[in-house]
Amino acid sequence: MTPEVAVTALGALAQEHRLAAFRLLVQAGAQGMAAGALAEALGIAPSSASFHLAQLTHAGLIQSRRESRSIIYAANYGAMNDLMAYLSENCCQGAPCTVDAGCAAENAA
Amino acid sequence: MTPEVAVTALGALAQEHRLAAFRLLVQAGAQGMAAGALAEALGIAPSSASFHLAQLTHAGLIQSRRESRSIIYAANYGAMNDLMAYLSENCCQGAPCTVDAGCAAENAA
DNA sequence: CCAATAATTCAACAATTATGGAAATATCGA
DNA sequence: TCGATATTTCCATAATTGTTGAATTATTGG
Repeated sequence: MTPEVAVTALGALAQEHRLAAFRLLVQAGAQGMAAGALAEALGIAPSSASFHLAQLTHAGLIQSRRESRSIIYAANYGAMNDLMAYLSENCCQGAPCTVDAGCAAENAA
Repeated sequence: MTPEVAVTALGALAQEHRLAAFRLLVQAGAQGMAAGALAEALGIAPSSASFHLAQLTHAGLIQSRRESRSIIYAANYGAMNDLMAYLSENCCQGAPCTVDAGCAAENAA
């Protein structure tokens, strides 16, 4: 992952509504959520939701599919995984930035 | 960590020069780097560097100390660790977002 | 105390981002 | 086909962010 891509992904998550949307989509799993349901859950206008979902999509963090009249969004776990790996490699160098406590213990051994 | 804090941290890293600065500081370790050295390494004006370093400081990702005429910045690994943990818990739920491949294998067992 | 060095703060401006209403597009059921 | 539903695109506007030069603050050595 290039720094440019990382910046785009970080920027996509660096906004109240987008972070909340992404969290909802992670919880929703592969089933995903419709744009309208997301807008309502976030308490924002449909056009605003569309704007934010486009940003997340552009960053590769989510995907969409049409299902009848709805457009269903779903989290792209792979992209998030890549971002986490990038941050771990480039921003935690030589530091105990292991996420899993159990792993940290194992790594220390 | 609250979503607000996470958004602030993500936003602090979501900018070309700030992400680069943070990476440099992670590499520099506890010794840190002077503001001027960072500005030169990033190729930006001292006032711009000051602006970005203030953002990173406000987000808690870096710390500063005065050393004679210089102000030395250093990465705050704990804050980064907290951010990684937040993302792992809230944005990777049920997905294989483990950062360490060795850990992932261990976790699967 | 004064000149030099290092950094920040301030001010002005450019650029980007966020917002919601209105119009346009796509799909469905009758 | 038509009306209803779901969403996006467009537009105007507000708010935030990023940039730099100039002025200000802090520190040191002589």
